[in-house]
Amino acid sequence: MNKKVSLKDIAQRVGVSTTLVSYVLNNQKENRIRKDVAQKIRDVAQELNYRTNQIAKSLKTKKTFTLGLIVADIANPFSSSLARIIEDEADRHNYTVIFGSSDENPQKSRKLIDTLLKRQVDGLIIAPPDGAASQIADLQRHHVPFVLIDRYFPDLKTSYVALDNCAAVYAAVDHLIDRGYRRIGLVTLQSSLYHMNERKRGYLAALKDRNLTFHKHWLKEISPDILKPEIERATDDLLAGPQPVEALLFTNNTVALHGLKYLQSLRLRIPDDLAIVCFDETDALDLFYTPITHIRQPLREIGQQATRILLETIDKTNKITQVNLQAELVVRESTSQMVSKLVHGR
Amino acid sequence: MNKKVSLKDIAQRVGVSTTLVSYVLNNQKENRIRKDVAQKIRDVAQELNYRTNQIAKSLKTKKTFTLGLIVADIANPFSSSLARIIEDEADRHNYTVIFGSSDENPQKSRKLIDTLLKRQVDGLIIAPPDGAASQIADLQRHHVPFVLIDRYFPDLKTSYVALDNCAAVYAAVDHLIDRGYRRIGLVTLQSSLYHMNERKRGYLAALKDRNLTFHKHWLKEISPDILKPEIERATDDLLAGPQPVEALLFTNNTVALHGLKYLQSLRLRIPDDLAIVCFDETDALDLFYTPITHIRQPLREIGQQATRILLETIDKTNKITQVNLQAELVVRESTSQMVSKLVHGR
DNA sequence: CGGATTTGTTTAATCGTTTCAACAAAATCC
DNA sequence: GGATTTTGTTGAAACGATTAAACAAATCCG
Repeated sequence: MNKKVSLKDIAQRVGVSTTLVSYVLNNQKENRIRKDVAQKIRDVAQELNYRTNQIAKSLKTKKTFTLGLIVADIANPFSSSLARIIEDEADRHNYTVIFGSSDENPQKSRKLIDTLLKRQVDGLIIAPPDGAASQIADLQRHHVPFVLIDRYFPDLKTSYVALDNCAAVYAAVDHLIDRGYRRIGLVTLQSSLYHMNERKRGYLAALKDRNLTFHKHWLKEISPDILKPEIERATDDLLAGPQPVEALLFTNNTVALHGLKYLQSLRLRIPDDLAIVCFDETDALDLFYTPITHIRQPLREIGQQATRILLETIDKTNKITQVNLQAELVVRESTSQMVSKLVHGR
Repeated sequence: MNKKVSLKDIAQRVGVSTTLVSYVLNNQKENRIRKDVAQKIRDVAQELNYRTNQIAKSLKTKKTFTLGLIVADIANPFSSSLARIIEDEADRHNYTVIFGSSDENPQKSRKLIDTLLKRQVDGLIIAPPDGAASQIADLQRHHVPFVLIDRYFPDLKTSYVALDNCAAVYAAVDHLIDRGYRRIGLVTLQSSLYHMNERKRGYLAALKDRNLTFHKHWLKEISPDILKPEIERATDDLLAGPQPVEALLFTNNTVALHGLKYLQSLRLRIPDDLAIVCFDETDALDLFYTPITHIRQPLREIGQQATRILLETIDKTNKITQVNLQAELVVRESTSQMVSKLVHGR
C-alpha cells in the first residue's frame, strides 16, 4: 500500500505548518488565512489526493461518527430492511454503520457490544436477544448512548422504538373473528422476550374480549432451533382432530415462511380450508397464490426514529425516549369472509 | 458518558507504568514480567472494566481490523445473505465490517469508497455498480487491498470472486431446450456490466449451439429505474402474438420477483402455459405455487473466498486472485417436460 | 511616532496506544 | 569481588490529527 498522505506532507509541500493546513481543510479561521495560501493548500491536497485519517481525527476529537448496529441476523429481510433504513438515515448525518448479527444469542450479543465499544462507536442501535437484559442494563450504567429497536425490556427504563405488538395481534385476531372465524390458532416462537409475549397477550385478549373460549392446544410455541419440523408438527396438530382450527396466525416472518411453505405442500386451499394472517411483510408473501393478510410494521418509521433518537442522545446525553408504534393490518384474500364452513357446518 | 478507562488509569491504580500495563494486557514479554504484578494489572483492568481503545491502537499500529463492504443494496436478500457470510468469515479473523449500499450508482459508490478509506479500513469487498471501473482502477493504482464480488471488469486485472454467468445461463437454456421448449424469452436488466452481458451471451450461445434461430423480441432489457411496469410490459409482449414464448428466464432476483408476481396475477399456469427459470435463489421462490427451477449461486463460497482473498491481500500486498465459480441449476417443476404444446402444436 | 490592535502563522500539547531504548537492581560468572 | 549478564521496569517518541496559546509583522489610531 502506498504511504498515505498526511497533513504534514501537504504542509511540507506548501511550506507551512500542519496547523494551517488543518484549519484550511476544515474551513476554520477563514477570515484569518490568506486566500492565496488557502487555495494553494487546497490545490496540493487535491493533487496529492489527501484523505483525512478519520482514525487520528477521532482519537483527538473523541468522536467517530460511527454507529453500531446489532440485529438478530442481517440475512433476515426484517433486519436487512431496517439496516438499510438506518444506513440511509445515518448517512444523512454523516455517520457510518458497523453491524453485527447476534443470532438471538446473548453471548454473541455481549461480544458484539464489546467489539463495537472498543471501536468507540458513538452509539448503538440494538435489537436485543432474549437474555440480554443485563448487558443492556450495563450499557445504561456506563452511560453508553443506545436505542433498542423491535424489542425492549419493560423493567428497564431505556430508550426504544418498538411496535405495540399486543395491539397488532389483537387487531388481527379481531379481524378474523369479524370475518367469521372462531377457532383461531397461533404459531409463535418460544421466547421470554417481551415483544413475543405481547403478541401472545394480544391473541388471548382478543379471544377473551369476543367471548371465545381459548383452547390451549391452539397456541403453539416453537423452539427456534428446530423451527421447520416443529412448525410442521404444530400445523398438523392444529389441523387434526374433529375440531381443526379455521384460521392461523404466524407471529413472525420466519415462522410464516415455513408455515406457508408447509401449507403449500399440503395443498391446503387458503382461505377456504384455512384462513391465514402473517406477522411482518416480505417480498415472499407476494408469491403465495393467495394474497396474504398480514401485519405490517412501519419499518421506515422504526429505523428513522431509532436513528434520530440515538443521534439526539449522543448530542445531549440525558433523556430517555420511548416510542410505541402501531402496526397496520393489511387485509387480503387469505382472510376473506368465512362462508364455506357456515354452509357445511350448520 | 462516563470518562473511559485508559491504560494510564490502570497504571496509576497499580502504581506501574502504562508500558507495563500494555505489555501485560497484550501478553507480551511474559517471561520478563513478575507474575504477581501481571495478575494485579489484570485484576485492576477487570475491576475498572477496561476496554482497549481500538482507535488509539489502530492509529499506532496502522491496522483497524475493519473491512469495508459495498453492496448494491443491503435490503436485497442477495446482498444481505452475502453480507452475513462475510460478517461471519471476517469475525473468524477478528475483523468487523462496515457496510454501505451503492444503489447501483457510481457516485454513491465513489462516496462510499472515500468514506471507508477515510476510516482506514484494512481492505474492501465491493460489488461495483455500472460505471465504477475508473474508481476501481484508482484503488488499484493506490494499492488499496480489495476484492470484487459478483461483478468485475474484464479489462481490469483485479482480484475478484464471481460466477461464470455465461455458463450458468447456458446450462439453464440448454435444459429448457432439452425439456422441449423452443421459443425461449429472456428478461434481463439494461446494464453494461460484464456479468449481465455474460448472462445474455450464455442465452444466445445456447440457442445458437442448439440451432434455434433467435428472435430479437425474445430478449427484453429492462430499465432498472422503472422495473415493475417494464417487466409487466415485457412479459405481455413476450406472451402476445401468434408465437408467444414457451419459456421465460429471469436474470436476477428482483426481475424474477416482479415477473413471478405478474405471472401470478395473470393466472398463468406454470409450467403448462409457460416454463420458468429464475436466476438466484430466494426464500420467496418457495412460496410460488409451482416450485421454480432456478440458478443457484454458491453464496457461501463467494463470501468466504472473497474474505479469504482480501485478508491474504492485506497481509502480503502483491498477487491477484481471480475466482470463477460455477452455478448450480436446481431443477424443479416449473420446467417440466413440455407436453401440452406438443400435443396441440403438431 | 509609539502603543494598541489586527492579521497571519506557528509552537506545542494532547488524544490513548505501542514499542524501542535506557536503566537500575539482582543474579551470574570467572 | 568486580565485571557481565539477566531481570523487571520505565521514559519517551511516535501514530496523524486538533486546537489553545504564543508570536511576529503589519496596520491602526490619537
